[in-house]
Amino acid sequence: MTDEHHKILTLENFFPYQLSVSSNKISGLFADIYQDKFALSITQWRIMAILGEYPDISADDVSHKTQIEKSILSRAISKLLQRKLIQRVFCETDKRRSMLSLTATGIDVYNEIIPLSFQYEKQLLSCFSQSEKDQFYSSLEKLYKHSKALKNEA
Amino acid sequence: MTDEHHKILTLENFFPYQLSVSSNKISGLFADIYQDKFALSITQWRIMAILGEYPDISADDVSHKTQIEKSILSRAISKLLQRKLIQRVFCETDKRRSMLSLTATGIDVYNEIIPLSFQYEKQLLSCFSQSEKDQFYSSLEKLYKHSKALKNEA
DNA sequence: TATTATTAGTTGCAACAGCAACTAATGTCA
DNA sequence: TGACATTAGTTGCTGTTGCAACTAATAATA
Repeated sequence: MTDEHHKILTLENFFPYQLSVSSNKISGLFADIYQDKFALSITQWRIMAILGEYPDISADDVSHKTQIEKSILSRAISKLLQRKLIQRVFCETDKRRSMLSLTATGIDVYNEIIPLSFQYEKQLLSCFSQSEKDQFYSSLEKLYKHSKALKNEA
Repeated sequence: MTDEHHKILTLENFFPYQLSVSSNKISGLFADIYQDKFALSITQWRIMAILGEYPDISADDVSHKTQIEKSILSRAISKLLQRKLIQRVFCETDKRRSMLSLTATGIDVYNEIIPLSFQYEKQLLSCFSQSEKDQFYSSLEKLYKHSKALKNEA
């Protein structure tokens, strides 16, 4: 038996822990902003962001693009429909499918949130130099792909 | 009004989104491992990791060290007590306070999880070179401190 | 010492997450 | 065409999260 087995794990230095704590802190920051200013959850905001980017896509497409589980998506969409921030038109050719898009009100809200989101993102990243930022983005992407591969093989 | 206000937000390139998706994917990876092999949630495992590192600290100290909210902590501790993986001794001098520590069984489990955790961490980070890893760690720490500061001033 | 404040930990509650089972529509293929 | 499979979306259910209110113990202060 090697010393390896008697090592103590210093939680603060454990990479998945660090990443998760940092990410949760940042998510909380943005969640508060969206909640306080627009009464939107992060999930709801993500749906709106996707619909701003790709109008007239289906719930299923949103699910694929955002990795949001379909039941969660379904309930979030209901709320956005209730608040008339998005609208739904069922497909004529395929009645299961529906096309989602932002309403006029939804677009107004969207246009208000976008610059605010960019502003907070910028503020968040202001602790990085340009090269540090580029490096972080590229590492994060690499890490994501790698972890996805690990998940698939497990 | 500048063009800035009409920009579309590309969700995939939005930093907090990227970070959260990657982090959640990785958390899920580790959650599955701890769940499948030891029937422990990440929260429960974190508590055990902290108690392995700092024996005989109170629930409140665990809360400070791990950023786990105290009600969540309380419930996770109950379960660990039930399974006799940790033990609790109430302080004589201050009867509110208690000292938590791993039981013999808890230590056995701990000793089994530690090398496994290191192994999976290593595997996860194997997509990085040493310098890339160092850079990522340092950027992540910087980002965490910065976001903590932003959270406090908000 | 009596009153009030603070602290450690628990519990109530409402919202959310996510799996699995379901409905309804469409596709496939013998 | 008919049986079976697949797909889009919803809902049931069970467990988790996290705020707020609570209990009990201790500290602080008048």
